[in-house]
Amino acid sequence: MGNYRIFNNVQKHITLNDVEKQYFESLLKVERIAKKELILKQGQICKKIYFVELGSLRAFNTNEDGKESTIMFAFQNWWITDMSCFVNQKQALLSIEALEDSQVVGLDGNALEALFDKIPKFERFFRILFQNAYIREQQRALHYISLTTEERYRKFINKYPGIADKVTQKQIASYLGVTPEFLSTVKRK
Amino acid sequence: MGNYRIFNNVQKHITLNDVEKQYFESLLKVERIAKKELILKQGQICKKIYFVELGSLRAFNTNEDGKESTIMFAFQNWWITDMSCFVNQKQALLSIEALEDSQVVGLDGNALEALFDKIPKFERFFRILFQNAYIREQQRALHYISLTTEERYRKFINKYPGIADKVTQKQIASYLGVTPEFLSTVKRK
DNA sequence: CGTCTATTTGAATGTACTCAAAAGCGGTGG
DNA sequence: CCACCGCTTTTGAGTACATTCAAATAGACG
Repeated sequence: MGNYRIFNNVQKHITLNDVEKQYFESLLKVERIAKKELILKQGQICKKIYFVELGSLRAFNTNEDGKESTIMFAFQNWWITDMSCFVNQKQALLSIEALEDSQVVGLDGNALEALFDKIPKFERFFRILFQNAYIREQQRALHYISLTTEERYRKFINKYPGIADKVTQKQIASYLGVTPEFLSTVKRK
Repeated sequence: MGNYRIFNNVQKHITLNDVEKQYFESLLKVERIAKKELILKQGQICKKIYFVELGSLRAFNTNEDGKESTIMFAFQNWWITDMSCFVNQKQALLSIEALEDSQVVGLDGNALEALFDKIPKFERFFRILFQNAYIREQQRALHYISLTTEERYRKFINKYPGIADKVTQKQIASYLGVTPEFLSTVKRK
């Protein structure tokens, strides 16, 4: 049985016996992604949900003018996908790229359905996962509508210490919703 | 057995037999809320998650300067609470008020735990509920960072037709994250 | 070492806020 | 039923925040 980080992640909320672990593992597909490689392209159908075993990824939308908006970063032990696309099998609004050489494990829709069917505890796991994701996103919405750019920047750096080493200023700006030029002057204070 | 809308809502995603329905109903507490009354006050501990049987509510944060930021509206058949507070039993960041005379059914934390324990299917129900909530909030974040105020206003009106009759311009402005004055000039076009 | 991209800086412009005042609207009490 | 009150909405002038465009500098990478 492989020694995946995803096991520890899952077992933060539910307990699996060896048989269950084995079955779960049989559904996982490991994928290696080189830096700058896309694991999902905007416009495609998103087939999988990913868990980051190693490295870091970024999900972003590109509009008609080519402007990128970063929706989320995902580091080790994070889950990432274009959830809307994955759930509803619509065209992806997001692209997902590796910020460095990375390794993820992926679950496709059928695998996830089978998992829910065979080990209903996983409903609980994902219930808690989505519950937390919802809380985070709602918090984020509150920040957008109530804080200044400077305050948002501080909170962001604070919430993800060391992130400034992994991602560019430009990417942080595109997550905060401002231009890189303006973020630069904000940092100058 | 009462004829609550919440049954139909739950049965959109899972199926309940009569015994299960009865048990579920036994956990529900009906509450009537007068217009402008608060069902949760910022700073308190949030005890319940609510389903709107009748009427409409609004969840909002008030900052040190007294500025209100509307996090969500909830109409008939919507679920609402301060999820962060409900889950982590921390002080509420949000207040929840009735926009008109309303009727909700509430589930407290113990009831919900008991429900998950007795009828695990509810894990699935809430998994789907939170999954959709997460998708919506992430979409909303994308709108904040990539769209103009005018575009956000259009999408909002479009997504919730008739909402302009139920809530004030000021409340919509506080949801979009702009001042009522500015929203007024945007509408003038 | 040279190229490409990110970051900084600045000037000019546009977007959004503050403050103030007037007009509109709804609810309440006489 | 009307008159008044309080709050919302509109409008405008002045200011602050944020963008665009351009150019210079700094870093990353082959």
